[in-house]
Order: sequence, then C-alpha cells, then structure tokens
Amino acid sequence: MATIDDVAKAAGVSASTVSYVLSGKRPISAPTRARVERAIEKLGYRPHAGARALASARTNVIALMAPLRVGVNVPVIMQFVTGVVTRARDFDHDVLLLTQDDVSGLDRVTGGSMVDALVMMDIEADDPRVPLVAAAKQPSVLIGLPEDPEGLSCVDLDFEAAGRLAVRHLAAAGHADVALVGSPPEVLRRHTSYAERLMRGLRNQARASDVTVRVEACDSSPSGASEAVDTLLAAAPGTTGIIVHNEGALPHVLSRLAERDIVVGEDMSVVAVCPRDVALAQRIPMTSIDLPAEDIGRVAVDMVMARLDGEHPSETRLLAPVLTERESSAPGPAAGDG
Amino acid sequence: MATIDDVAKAAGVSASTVSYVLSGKRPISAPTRARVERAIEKLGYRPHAGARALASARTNVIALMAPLRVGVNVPVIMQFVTGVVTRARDFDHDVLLLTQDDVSGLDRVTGGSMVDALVMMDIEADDPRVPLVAAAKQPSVLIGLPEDPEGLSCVDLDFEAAGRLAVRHLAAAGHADVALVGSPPEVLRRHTSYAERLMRGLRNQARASDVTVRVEACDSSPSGASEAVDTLLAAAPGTTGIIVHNEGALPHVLSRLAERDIVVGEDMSVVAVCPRDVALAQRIPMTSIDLPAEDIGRVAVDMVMARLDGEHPSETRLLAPVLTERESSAPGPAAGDG
DNA sequence: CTAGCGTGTTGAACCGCTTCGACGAATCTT
DNA sequence: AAGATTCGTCGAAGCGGTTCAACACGCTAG
Repeated sequence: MATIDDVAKAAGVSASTVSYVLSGKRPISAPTRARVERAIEKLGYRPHAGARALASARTNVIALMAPLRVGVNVPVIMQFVTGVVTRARDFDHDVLLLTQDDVSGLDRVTGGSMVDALVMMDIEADDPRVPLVAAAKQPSVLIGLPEDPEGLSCVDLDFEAAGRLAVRHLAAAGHADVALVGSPPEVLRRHTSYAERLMRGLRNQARASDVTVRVEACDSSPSGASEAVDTLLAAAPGTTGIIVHNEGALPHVLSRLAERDIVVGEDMSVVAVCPRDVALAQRIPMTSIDLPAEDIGRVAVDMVMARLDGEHPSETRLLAPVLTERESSAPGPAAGDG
Repeated sequence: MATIDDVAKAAGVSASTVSYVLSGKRPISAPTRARVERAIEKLGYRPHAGARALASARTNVIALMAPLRVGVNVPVIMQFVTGVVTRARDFDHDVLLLTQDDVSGLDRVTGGSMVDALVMMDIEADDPRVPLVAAAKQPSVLIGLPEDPEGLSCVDLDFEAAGRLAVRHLAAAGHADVALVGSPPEVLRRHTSYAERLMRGLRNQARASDVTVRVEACDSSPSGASEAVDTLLAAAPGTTGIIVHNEGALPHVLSRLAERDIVVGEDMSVVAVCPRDVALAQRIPMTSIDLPAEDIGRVAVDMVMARLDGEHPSETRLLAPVLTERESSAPGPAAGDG
C-alpha cells in the first residue's frame, strides 16, 4: 500500500501538503492540488484508517447497537438499520454493528476509541446500557426512550400520541369498545419503551373519549394471533375497533377475523401501527399510523452528527404520528349519534 | 483515557511489558503480570484500536456486505448476519456493516485497512464485487457462488443438490408433475446464485426422474403468490407437487391453495426450501429442506479466520441439503406403481 | 570458575497520519 | 521603500500502540 509519503514524493511536495489537500483544512494552490491529486490517483492511495484515527482522534465510524434476535419484527428493525447506514454514509461514516445483548461491546468500542458515536435501538424502560453510553466520551442517541431520558438524546415516533390518535380516530367514528392487539409478551416483559408508551396513550385517551379499551398481548405467530383475537372477542364481544401494534401478527389477525366471518372495514375497524409498506401489503390496505422507521434511523444519525461537531445540547425528538385512513376502518355503531 | 504508558508507570514496568501481558506473545512472570493486570483494572485501560491497528496491521474488524434493500427476504438475511456477528465475536472481532450496492465501500475498507477480512452475501452469477475482493489484500469469503468460483472462498447450501433432492423426494412419492414456485423476478433477473443453482438441480433431476417440472417466478406479496399459484395450475392442472423456494411467498401460497380448496398434504404435496423456523411457522408444519442460514454465516467466519492466520488455500464449501418430512407432503397419484 | 543458556524485561524504532508553528514569497499599506 | 499581511508550503512533534534486538539475571554444564 502506498503511504502519504509516497504520494508526497511522487507529487514533489511534503506529506503535510498532501494531508491538507485531502482534508481541505488549509488553502492549497490549484496547481499543487492537481499534482497531488494526480499522484493519489496514480498510486491508488488510500489513507490508513488506523493511522488517521490515531492522529486525529476520529474514526469516521459509528456504532449501531441493534437487536439481532428473532422475535422483534426483523423487517422493521432492518428499516431502522437501513436508515442509519445510508445516512451515516452521507456523513462519510461507516457503521459498526453491535448486538443488543453484547453489553461489553459498548465498553469495547467506546473505550477503545473504535467509533465516534453511538446509536442504540430497542431501548427498554430501565435499560442497563443507558448508564454506560451516558458515561462514554462519545455522543450517542437512543432510538426509543428510557424511563428517564434526562440528559440523553433520543428519537422515536411519539407512540403515546399515536395511541391517543388511534383511539381518538376510532372514537370519533363511533366505536365505543376498542381493543389493542399489542406486542408479544416478551417485549412487554422487557418493558420495551414503545410498547408501554403506546398503551399509556391509549388508556389516557380512552378515558378522555369515554371508550372502553381492552389490551391483549399477542405473539407474532399465526396461532398467537388467532388466540389473541379469540380471547379478545370472547371477553369483549362488543368490540368494533381494533388497534394492531404488531407487524408480525397483523396478517394473521386479519386472517383470523376473516375466518370468523368478520369483515374488516365493515363489521370491524382495524387501525395498524406499522410502517407504510406493511400497511399496504395486507389483504386490504390498512388504515394506519405510519411508523417511519427508516426516517427515524436517519434522524438518529443527524442528531448524533450534530452533537459530534458543535456542542449541541442533548434533545429528545418525538415524531408526530400521522394517521392515514384506508380501507380497514369505517364508522361504528354510534356513528352520527353525537 | 489512560494509555499504555500510564499503565506501565502504575505497574512499575515498561510499556512493552504491558503489551506482552496483553498479547501473551512473550512469557511474563506471574507477579509482574498480576501487577500489570491490577493497574489495567484500576485505570480502566483500553488499548486504542487505531494505534493498535497502525502498529500491528490488524484491526480485529471484519466487513460484512449485506443487502439491506427490501425484496430479499429480510428475516433470512438477518439469520446470516446473526451467524456472522456472533461467530466473529468468538474470534474477538467486530463487524463493520456495508450495504450491498455500496461497491466503493469495498475499496474504502480494504484500501484503508479498516478491516482484516470480508464476508459478502447475496452473490450474483457475475458479481461486480468479486474482482474487487479478489484483488484486495484481505482474505474474503462469499456466501453464495459466482459463476466462476476459481480461487475464491465460498460457502452456501448446496442448492443444486437441494433442487435434486426435492424432486427426487416428490418423484419417489409418486408425483409425476411438479412445479417450482421460486424467487421474485428481480432476484432472477440479477442472476442471483442460489436461485439459478436450485433450478439447475431441479431440471436435471426432473429429467433423470422422468418428471415434468414447471417453473414459476413469484413475487413475495400475497397477490404475487396467488398469481403464481393460479397461472401454474392453469398451465399444468395435473401438478401434484410444489417446491416453494421463497420464504416470503410461502404463507401466501398456502393461503391460495386453501382458498382453492386444495388440501396441502393430501391433494398437493409441498416442499419448502427455507429455514427450519419458517417451515414450522406455517399453518401446517412443512416438509422442507433446511436452509441453515445462521450456520452458514458462522462457517463463513470460520473460513475467513482460518485464512487470516496460516495460509489456508481457498476452498468452496457447499453444505449438503437435508430434507425433513413433515405434514405438507404425501404420496402422489403414482404411488405404489413402481 | 567461566562459558553458555533460558527466562523475563526493556529501550527504541516504527506504523502512517494530522496539525501546529514557522517561514519565504508575494501583495498590500502608508 | 520598509513594514505588515496574506498565501502556500514545509518540518517536526506527536497520536498510542507493537515488536525486535539486546541485556541482566540466575542456572546448569564443563
């Protein structure tokens, strides 16, 4: 491999000049720049990342801690990851992939100065990783919210508002008894931030809108979904509105309703909380609150980059939910009464 | 951050001694080692990754080039990724995530010495990345096979054998007319290695077993799957065996068959080529040829690590397919005839 | 008693880059 | 015309490790 000295020699300049050509941190005359660039080209020179990191204290790598385990909805995770990776490239950064449960990985990459910054996904209410990143010298941003986001940078869909919005939508359409088909039990057991926040919004709005709301955890499997639908309808037969916050279960929920001869969009209004493409890939286009996963990933990178240069204070950004009416929801029993 | 010199001072030894304690490349007396370790502990010392990479020409990072685009089956991709990441950790390596289409990323990470080795997924027959990695100074292994694997290290399920196995299984059960519901058209258009190899095996075995085989590309959507099933059955109404090589479409294929009152496991034998968990997550447990994605990811890392130390020659490893009979396949029309 | 050896430790060179202070030449002031 | 600026470039000092040759020490062997 060619080094910066080789390039300098070939261009008839000093190494520092080559460095300044590359970084643009000092003015270089046009002819010199041209000679250097030609030399770089000719030698196929690439700066050595390690040397650069050592000298500049910048690695141009960010760490992404993502849950690789099955169970969480993998395609959705991937949308976050895609957002992070592509946006990172816009800032000339690469992404080091860490798995969620490898807590020691945090120490390794921050302490070892392997990365400039961190993005962490799938935050739980009382997440053991949070104190670690808070103590790290690198800035970080969380996708999701811990119990106490004080002093941290976080970004996510405003799930609490989403819960309110979903209920408000159904209530306004005349549904008096609604239900949530929610995340798998394990997710709830871990107190995963988004699940709890949605439920909080749901319950508050139900109270405000004078609507009953029944909550059912739901495994993402076909049988899990069937079970959730069945127990739900057994316990609250009057239910006319269902909010589904579980991408994996969504198709199976719809299948089960079909099997029971319940026509979605007529007998039953269903509002999904999921990425747009998932909402559109169902048997009928779903009324949904969009989960803009890729956008959120992108924003996470924007935030962490902002903190990297310039001492932006930490901030929490909750994206306002947007509900799009499609064919899975309709007026309910009490429609027109008010 | 503490440096190696801080540790050395604290332990009353030289920096090189600390280094040798850490690497184990020279014998260090027990008491000295203990003092050094205590100092490391006390100072919370972490070697600087960049400095280490510069001095040792080793980064302890491998690059993983994975397709993040939607369309390929994301959960399956994730299984590969999981295998790679977890196995890499066993070798004390981290994983830098590159996206498939970022071809320049290859240059960047190899030329810049950001990684010690590469793993590339989703190889196409004539993949533009292959010449690049072949020219890199780092060893690499491909998950999948290019047209000409000469001189490269590759690992994958032996899809050609899988194709043969699937046909042989159906033929032996008395099915004379079988069909493939295969990958989405875009995947085929890219000449993705696994799709073509499966089809080759399929066709060869069909000839050998004197069985007709009809091939149908299939979009992973519900409508795509329905369409594939419908045109298939219209063109070859006598079909009694279907091989599905499309994880995303599989549930929808089964739904469509059900809608048409075709009972899988009785009127129609279906063999899936997919990960075990996918085969088991369908409405009935599928007879399947297992795609051991996580294993393959692991093996890829094993191979690349073997080449990293010791000049193991390049090799191609094709994992033998294993067919597990479950409830979706049964004897066909000609059963017992032979 | 000395030569020879193995063990444990060290000093110093080096890995390839960034960056700061300095400096010569050209341009601008006054 | 001399001093002050600006512009473009350079030399050298790190950044924080690894590794090699060398050396001090206590042994055994001759």
